[in-house]
Formats: sequence, C-alpha cells, structure tokens
Amino acid sequence: MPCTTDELIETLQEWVALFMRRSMHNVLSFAKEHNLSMSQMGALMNIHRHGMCNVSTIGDELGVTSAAASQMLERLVQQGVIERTEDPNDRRAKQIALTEKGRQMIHDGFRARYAWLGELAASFTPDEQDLIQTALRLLLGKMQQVDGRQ
Amino acid sequence: MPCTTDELIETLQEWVALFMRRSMHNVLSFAKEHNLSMSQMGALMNIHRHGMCNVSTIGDELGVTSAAASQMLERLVQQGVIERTEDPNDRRAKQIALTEKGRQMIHDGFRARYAWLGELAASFTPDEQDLIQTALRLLLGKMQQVDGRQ
DNA sequence: CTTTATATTTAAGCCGAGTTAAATATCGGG
DNA sequence: CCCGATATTTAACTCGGCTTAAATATAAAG
Repeated sequence: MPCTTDELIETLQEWVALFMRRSMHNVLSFAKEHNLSMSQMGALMNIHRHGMCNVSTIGDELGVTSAAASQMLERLVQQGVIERTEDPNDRRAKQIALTEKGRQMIHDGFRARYAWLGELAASFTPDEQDLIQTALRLLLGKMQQVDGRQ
Repeated sequence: MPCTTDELIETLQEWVALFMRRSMHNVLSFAKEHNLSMSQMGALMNIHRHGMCNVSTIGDELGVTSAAASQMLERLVQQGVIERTEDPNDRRAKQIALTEKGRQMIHDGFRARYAWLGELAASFTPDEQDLIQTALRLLLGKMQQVDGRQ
C-alpha cells in the first residue's frame, strides 16, 4: 500500500506528539526527583553535551543574564553536581564541569528513561525490527543534518 | 543486512536522546515566548488532551497541592487562556477549559513546531517514505498500547 | 601604563510557585 | 436535617529565579 507525503507528515506528527509528551514527562519527573529547576536541567544538559562551559555561555543558552546563571550554578555547586574551576587561559573566567556525582546522576537518569526501550524493541518480530531499524536510521541521518545547521 | 535487537535498542536510544533535546528546546522556547511556567505548560497540555478538568485533578497530575493549582490557574485565567466555570453537577467544583485564545495559542505552537516535519518528509524518496510510514505505524501502535496501560 | 572591555560575583528587590492552615461552600449518607 | 467528606479559595510564609546595578578582577588595546 503506497502512501502520500501528506500521510507521512501526519504519521510523523503523531509520532512527534507522542514523543514530545513522553520526553516532557521524563524530564519533569527527573527534575522533580532531583529537586532541579528547568534552568538547572538545561544547564546540566549543556554541560553534559559540550563538556566544560563558562558561566555566561550557559546564561546565553538559557536566555538569562550571567548574574542569574551565576546564582543558579552556585546552587548546583552546593548540591555537589558541578564544580567551578578557574580557567587557566583567562583568570577572569570559570570553567564549569560535572562532578562525578553529577555525571552519575545524569547517567542513571538516562538509563532509567531508556529501560522501556528494551521491552519495546523486543516486542517486534525480527523482520519488523529490521524495518524499524532501517527507517529510524534514515530519519536520524536527515535529522542530524538539520540539527547540524541550526 | 539483518540487525539484532541490541542494535535496534541503540538506534532507539539515539532517537530518544535527539528527540528529548529537541522537545525540551521546543517546550522551553514556547514557554518563554508566552511567559508560561512549566506547571502552566503542564496544566495547559492536560486541559488540551483531556478537555475539561477540575482543579484538583490538574494539581494531582502536576504533583502539587490543589491550593497551588488554584493559584497557578488563577494566573492563567488572568492571562485569558483558560476559563473557570461552575460544574453544573457539583457546585463545589470548577470546570477548567481553554478559551478560544488559549486554544489558538496551543494550536499555533504545535503548527510552528511541526513545520519542519514537512521538509523532513519531502526529503525522502517515495520508497523511503513508504518504509518510514510503515515503521512508524508499527512503533506508534505498540507505544500507544504501552501508553494506555500507564 | 592607562584605559576600556570582559567575566563573574554580590546585593537589593520583585515575583511566581510551592507549602500549610483556615475559611467557604456543597455533597451525600444516615 | 446534621455531619463528615470533598472542592476550591485565601492568607501568610518560604524559597528560588530573574533583573538591574555595583563591585571585583583580569585581559587586551593603545
């Protein structure tokens, strides 16, 4: 049965809607579980993705002033999930990095969120698994392209 | 090329990681754009999904007291995106519903977030589109099952 | 060396989100 | 009708996030 582009768009929308809701739920429960604000979540994700960051970069990415970022990061330092060290190349700046505790927290969080994927994958026949694998690889390729130019 | 369940799990994980980031970004920019807190976003999504809600149900779903929900909804009423009406079947309770303005706001938000899906869908060949359509329908079916029993 | 720009922090204040406790109104069973 | 349960609101308070403005320290340019 052939499908039109419009049908595919509709399917993608359903898929995205379902996923968005799940992701949001995941993110919110993780935040609540660890007493983190959305800004703090965003900051941790940035640090997790980019490695070391400085304070104003984090502020910029969150769309807040560096004063706000500084205060919010201070609370993360007190919780022991990040650490601030002086940038050896520019002693005005601080380097923000995850502590071992912070890294562990994020890692465990991802693992917990991924647990259900195993069940999902196993519920398909080998043929279906192949089909889905191929389709998702196609999608991932294109999406990473789009992601890259943003 | 055959694939193992583990490979599929890995692909799904990549997908979820990519998606979680995008969703979070989408949600945060929508919230910022409309001056909404995460609780308010959650409340609006609940109302959007389930139609009418009462105050304490929304509080329960957000994991806050009904007092907190009441105050937060009051701010949404003042912003004109929801309205409270007396429940005709139980005059203690209020029915919370989106106003036309609120419905429009959410609709426009979804549309904007979905715009790129058109581009994405069109970038595949008809054969690829068929493949992706079939795969996503398989996934959607299983995921909605899982969603239903939660 | 002096001046200006940059990176961060601190202080003061506003505001929203959350809490508990109390008030109000209504429902429902006996 | 009365009483305990339920739904919502209000009040008083705490806390965190945000802002602006000022302070501090360092870098970089002239």
